[in-house]
Amino acid sequence: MSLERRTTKQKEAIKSVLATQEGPLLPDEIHNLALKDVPSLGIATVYRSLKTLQEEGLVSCVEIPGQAPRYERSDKGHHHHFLCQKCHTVFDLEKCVEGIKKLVPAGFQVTDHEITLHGLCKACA
Amino acid sequence: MSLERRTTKQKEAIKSVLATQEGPLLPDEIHNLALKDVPSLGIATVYRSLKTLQEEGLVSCVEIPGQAPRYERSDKGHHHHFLCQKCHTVFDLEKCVEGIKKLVPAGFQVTDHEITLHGLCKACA
DNA sequence: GCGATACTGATAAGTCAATCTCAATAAAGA
DNA sequence: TCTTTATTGAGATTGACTTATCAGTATCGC
Repeated sequence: MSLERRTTKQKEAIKSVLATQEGPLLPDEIHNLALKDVPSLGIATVYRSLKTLQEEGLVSCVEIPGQAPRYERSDKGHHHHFLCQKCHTVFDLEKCVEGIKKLVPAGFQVTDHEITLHGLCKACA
Repeated sequence: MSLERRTTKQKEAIKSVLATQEGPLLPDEIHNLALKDVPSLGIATVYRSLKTLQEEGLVSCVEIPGQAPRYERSDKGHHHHFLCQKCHTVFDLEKCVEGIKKLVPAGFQVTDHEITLHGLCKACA
């Protein structure tokens, strides 16, 4: 139970990584990148920080089917993702498509949707 | 290493469940439904059978973001899925949307895509 | 600077889906 | 029917990801 919330170089390093990167990252990737700022950073702190950052609404969880959860900053607005089958990097896609809600049968209520594309990124193609 | 392949009531029960059900099912759901036919059926056999049925091309794996893999028969053609947030049932959607490939930046190659809708199904709405 | 306490790091422990082990069972050809 | 061996069921085990533990550290108000 945190009654207050302190600023630490660990948490700042993690926020900095998420602010810099394009697409969503795995906890392990965040860990590796943040180690450049804080060499002593432990993986447990990454998980802890991601959890509090989510609670604060600064970070969102991105689930790619069949993959472990990734995390990205939550100020990017509605968008979808592309998973490169070769380098396994996840890219943000800017647009969305029309007519999503027309896919469901009558009587169904749609509150959200996710689109994941698979293929080869520019570098791997 | 199976050199031959035998017909068993367990495997038939599992195929029967998948033939009857609408949407994709969790291994545990398949297990529970198939228990009506074969009361002694073990969960390990469900996993084993699903694996061989996949190898035979009769069954496909469906990954809903953040959820364990589900399985459905693979003769249903291209379609997407709807997850009810209340009863956690997954429904098949018949149609697809246009313009999926236009979402990616230049140079990216799209080979596949998945769309998952979330909301309330007819019964829960 | 001081003190209270939130935070950290290392690692143990937990979670959960999926697989492995192995003795017992049951297909299917002879 | 007999024999071979693929298959099964129960439980133990794995493997990945995530959380809990706890003593040491560092933040921040006073």
